[in-house]
Amino acid sequence: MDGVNRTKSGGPAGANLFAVRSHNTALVLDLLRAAGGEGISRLELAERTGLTPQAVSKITARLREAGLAAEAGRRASTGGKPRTVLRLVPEAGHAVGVHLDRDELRAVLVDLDGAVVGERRGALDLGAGAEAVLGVVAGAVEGLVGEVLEAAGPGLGEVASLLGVGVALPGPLDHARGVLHRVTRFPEWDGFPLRDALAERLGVPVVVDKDTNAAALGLAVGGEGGSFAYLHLGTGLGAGLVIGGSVHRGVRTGAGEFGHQVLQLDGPACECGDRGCVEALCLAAVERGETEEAARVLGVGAGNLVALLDIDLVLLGGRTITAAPEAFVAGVANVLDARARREGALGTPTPVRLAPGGERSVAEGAAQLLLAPLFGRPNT
Amino acid sequence: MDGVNRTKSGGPAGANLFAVRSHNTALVLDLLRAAGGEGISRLELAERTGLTPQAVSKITARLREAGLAAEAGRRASTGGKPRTVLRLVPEAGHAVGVHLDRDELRAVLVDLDGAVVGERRGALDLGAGAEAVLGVVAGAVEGLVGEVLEAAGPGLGEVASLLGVGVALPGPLDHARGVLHRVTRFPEWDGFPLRDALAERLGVPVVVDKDTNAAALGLAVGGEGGSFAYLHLGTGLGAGLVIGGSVHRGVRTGAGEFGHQVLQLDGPACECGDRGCVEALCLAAVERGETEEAARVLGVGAGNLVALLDIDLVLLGGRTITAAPEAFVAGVANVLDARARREGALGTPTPVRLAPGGERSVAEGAAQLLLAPLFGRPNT
DNA sequence: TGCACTTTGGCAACAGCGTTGCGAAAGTAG
DNA sequence: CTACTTTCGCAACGCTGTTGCCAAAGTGCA
Repeated sequence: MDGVNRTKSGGPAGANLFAVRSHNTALVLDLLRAAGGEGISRLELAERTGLTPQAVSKITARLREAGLAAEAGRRASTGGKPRTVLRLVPEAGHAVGVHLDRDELRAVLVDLDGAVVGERRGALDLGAGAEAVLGVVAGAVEGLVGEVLEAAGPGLGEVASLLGVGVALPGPLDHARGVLHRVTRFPEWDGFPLRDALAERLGVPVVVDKDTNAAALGLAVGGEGGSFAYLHLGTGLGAGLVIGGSVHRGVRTGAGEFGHQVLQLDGPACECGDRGCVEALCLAAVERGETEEAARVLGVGAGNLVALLDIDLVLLGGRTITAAPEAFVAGVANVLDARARREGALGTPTPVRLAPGGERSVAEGAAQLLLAPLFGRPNT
Repeated sequence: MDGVNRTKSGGPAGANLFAVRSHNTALVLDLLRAAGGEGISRLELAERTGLTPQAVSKITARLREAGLAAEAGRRASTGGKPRTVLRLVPEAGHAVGVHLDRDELRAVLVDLDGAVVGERRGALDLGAGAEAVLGVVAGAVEGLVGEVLEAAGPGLGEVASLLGVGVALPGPLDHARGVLHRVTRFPEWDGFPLRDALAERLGVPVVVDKDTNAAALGLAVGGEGGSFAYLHLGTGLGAGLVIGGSVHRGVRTGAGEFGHQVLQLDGPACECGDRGCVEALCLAAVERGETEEAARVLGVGAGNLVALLDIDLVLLGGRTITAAPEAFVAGVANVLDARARREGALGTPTPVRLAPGGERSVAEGAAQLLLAPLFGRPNT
């Protein structure tokens, strides 16, 4: 029920037949994507969606006609006609994901399956100003798309299968309008309309989001459970929240400000101006070489979050984590287990795991900003 | 898109025409309810839903035939035929809301508009055991319904307009299964299937929920914004979270455990077994008579929550708050304002207000557990 | 008073969604 | 080879919101 019949006030929208078709098509596409290379049969799709087999047949027929799905062999018979297996056609759609960090740019080209089919890396100076950075980003994207999809020159709008470009970067920003607010330590970016500027330059849709949100989206699409928190501990500490399968951004895209959660009333000063923030406490412990204490502090912060939202899973990532993954996972799990024990009957401890995926995961998640809406996970 | 085509696995469900009708009908009903006594015209409904005027006409015709809506005068003409005003027929449906507290029972009978049309209060001893309490609750409900709706004897299933009974009580519980987990200080309730036991006894649907969630639902239906937190400070400290118009309960109905958020690492012991919980700090300050400090502590906890979820509004309630409302509102607002100032450009401070509604608000919210689904706000 | 115009809202025909009834296709089992 | 099972598409159908059209009910001006 999304993407149609938008009301003027942005309120809840009425549903019509077009909405039904969009909804069900996205549902089927998402199941096809989740099935991956193995594929999935029509009857299985019917069971998982609650639709009748005939409805699934009609929907998949449309998808095949559009080139988004194809038959891929058949399963073993169970005493009758064997089921025909359907799979997504990955090369029917592509998206670019760009990860802008303080000193580095990474761009990936992914197909509908989310598989990376091209990558570029380069140095970057966020302090060089908007125009310069814009040029570097546009160049990287055009180069990447031209190389892999054999697009001729500029004007990426010509490349039919290219859905758009997702850009992920640190710091607060307005996801809905695509405007940067305050890139850490670079005040000259304040208020820059990155989305519109880049979209005009490239001629394709652009979506921007916080790096932690992009990473969380990538994990959600990648199959992680319904509600989880991704905690990223690198040069700073942030979080991406996924509630019920979709990224929670809040009204002003400010959600996920995990690092400046106060954990020690009137504690040591943090660079944000407050005192006793979990980021300050945690990073100070890391600096002192006390990994165990850092993990414990992170665990207490995570415990507060888990108790408040009752989420299913905590995933840890970021450079500082990957430097001592076992210690952090164990330390955080300890705190959560203790909390669960105290709660008695309710006490199934929330599992803690290392976030899968390597250094490219933010860029891949950024690409999902364009792909995910196809599969019924709108960006709102 | 709710209430139909449930999949076996509980996964996302496909949409059919029945789902479309349910969705749109609920949307229209909700707008009629929100319009209150003033009513709303068909064309306004069409604008707000994004549906065509003709679709709204058909939907409202069905509602009028079912007795849920009626015409109520007309607006002034703007140069043509004047608009006919429609309104909800409040007496077409009723629900009972029961608030069980440690030592008191309060039951209200409300109509579709949420207006209280009957009330009962009585002493209660939660420690008297399940059977005894069940009898008191059942008696109160039957008495209340019999008195106001003139139902003859037991068997409330006969009362056509009675949608069911909502029960709100403190302590952790499983909302989905209607089972209590651990009512504070009364271990004998552990695992008691309150919902099913009461539903069988009364012969009408029963829904149970935490008291803070019921209060938050009441506020959400009562017109408070899209995403807010209701913080309740009484004998304990808890929260009800509303995200995007619906109550967030989490998978195990554990969300809203605000009180045992750790705010002071290795701080004073809390009765929960942890150290430095905001509840312990806040209540200790209250006990010392330091209202200002209690408000500041509460504000820091609220600040953590606001930053994490980027919500629109914080509402305060509960006996301790109402004892010094201005001090608490101002104290919490101070902390949130300071945080907003530090964030610079993003800095629109999250408003803090006293939760409207009096001592009956939990009971009224409990009744909304039955009414809200009619208006497209399913209980997850 | 009468006529033109605007606006509301119902009737009827329609397009398109998933559903149902049914039969062809494609296997297994004996 | 026959009987049976299972998959899956065609055709008819019911129901949704949509569109085209017109009656109803006002205002405004001559």
